[in-house]
Amino acid sequence: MDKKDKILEVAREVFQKKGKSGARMQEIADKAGVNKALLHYYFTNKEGLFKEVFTEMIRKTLLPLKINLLSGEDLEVKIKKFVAGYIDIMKENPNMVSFILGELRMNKIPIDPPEDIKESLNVLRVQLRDDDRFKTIDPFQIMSMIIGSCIFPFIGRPMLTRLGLEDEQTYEQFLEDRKEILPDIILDGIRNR
Amino acid sequence: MDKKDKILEVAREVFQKKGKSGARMQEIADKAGVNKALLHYYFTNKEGLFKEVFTEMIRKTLLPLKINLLSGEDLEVKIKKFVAGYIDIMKENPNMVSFILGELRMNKIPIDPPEDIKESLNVLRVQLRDDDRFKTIDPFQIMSMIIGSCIFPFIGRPMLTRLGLEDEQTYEQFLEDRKEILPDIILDGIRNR
DNA sequence: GTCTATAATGGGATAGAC
DNA sequence: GTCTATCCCATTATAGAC
Repeated sequence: MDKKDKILEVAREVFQKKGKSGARMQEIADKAGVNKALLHYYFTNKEGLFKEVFTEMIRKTLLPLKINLLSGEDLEVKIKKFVAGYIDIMKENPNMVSFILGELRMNKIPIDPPEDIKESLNVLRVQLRDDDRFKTIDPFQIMSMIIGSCIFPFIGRPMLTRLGLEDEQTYEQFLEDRKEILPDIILDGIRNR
Repeated sequence: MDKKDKILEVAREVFQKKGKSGARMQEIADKAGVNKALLHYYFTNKEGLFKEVFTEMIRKTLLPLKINLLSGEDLEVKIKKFVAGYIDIMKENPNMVSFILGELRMNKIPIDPPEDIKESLNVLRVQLRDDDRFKTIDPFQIMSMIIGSCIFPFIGRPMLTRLGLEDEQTYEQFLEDRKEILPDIILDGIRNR
């Protein structure tokens, strides 16, 4: 593999684990099997390396939000697909969300206003209003519920572990179950009766 | 105010905003209006100061989980109270949860096994099983849903802001609404029909 | 207890050879 | 492009006066 890519790969991992200020250029260099100076050659400085990694991650986290939510698909199908898809994405990178949200809290990082996500919230609003199988509810509330519930098993894993979801096996099963249970509860929760 | 307490108060704030490795002893000293050396006098080193702040926060965040959830109160009442109470706690310290979860991810911090929270999960399990108004569902799934949904407006605030919940007023209203909407959806979601 | 002054070092950055 | 060697500043930590 290209050394530049190797550096990026390792940087992703180290930044995620230690945070921007906790990460060490030396550690990244070592784990990538290159010299520290090479990081500066490619990315100028720590800030540059961080930005590269970070924006890439934002893309990875927000993209699925867009593609799924922009569709005009039936609400039930949409939510089911979204939950399953989002959980799968995070399984690949369990620390990503915690990392992103943490850095957004610590540094004022400007990210481009996600116009299409705004749009998808509108689609959702209309769907909730017009589909009389469901109650008319603020889409922000629903979104926060869905996303919050999807990410908690990852950002709160240390907690869950201590509370009993200890072995990998059980945890994995928990996530798979969640893909079904979560949409079921939420959909039943907003259904008119 | 006692200088030691003042240091702790400021440290809490700075650690929360910048994270453990991003925080600067100098900044804490300045904002507390004392000399840097005094921090070492009281807390030996940065690690010591951090630990003091951190464990205090864990106590603050987990305590309400205990008192609310340990009660054998009716499920509906319990969940309503919990949501309202938890949101209120976090309003006082909006960055606390993000901070705690972030540090737990970055450093392997040993926190004492929360036996009583485990116990409360068991109470919940029994309640769900025996109360035939509700479906029998894994309490981990429900807990993760409730907590995830409660904390998302805080840890994900940068996102929500960009998506439209911009001014303080709207955000505040969103939180107040949430105290009602969240329990309603969740309870309806797990109700037998 | 609280400060001033200073030591010690970690860690980001760069010059320059190859 | 990649490395060695070195610089230098920011930051933690301590010695010692008051």
